[in-house]
Amino acid sequence: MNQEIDPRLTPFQKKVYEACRQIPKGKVSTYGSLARRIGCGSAQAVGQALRVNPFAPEVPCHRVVKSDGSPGGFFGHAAGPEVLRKLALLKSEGVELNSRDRIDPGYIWEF
DNA sequence: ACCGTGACGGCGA
DNA sequence: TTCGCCGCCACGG
Repeated sequence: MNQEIDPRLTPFQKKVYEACRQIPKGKVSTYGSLARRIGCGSAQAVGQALRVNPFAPEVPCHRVVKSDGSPGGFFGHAAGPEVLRKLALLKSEGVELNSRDRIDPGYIWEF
């Protein structure tokens, strides 16, 4: 949790992790929403920060999904077994996928 | 300083 | 609805 002692963390990453931390259990947010929250014009850039999140699942980056409801990646992987673990984590928190492997909009938490 | 890359997003076809 | 293209921007080589 002591992010300030790690000089490898950029100020941008700290902002992302800080905002991400506020997403409550049982809810999710999106890369784009998170980006706007911290005043960044690129959801992709947020993804890049979460991609190397050293504080998972303390910083709940598994609660950040794509705007179309598809899961997004996890632990550096855009697809594959890592993503399955992301889904398992979400499920354990009460977030389920619909019949088309999308997360229902109702789970999205607004800052 | 330049350039390719990527856990994204929106829009048109 | 799905697919491709392009714009986005932080980072590392």
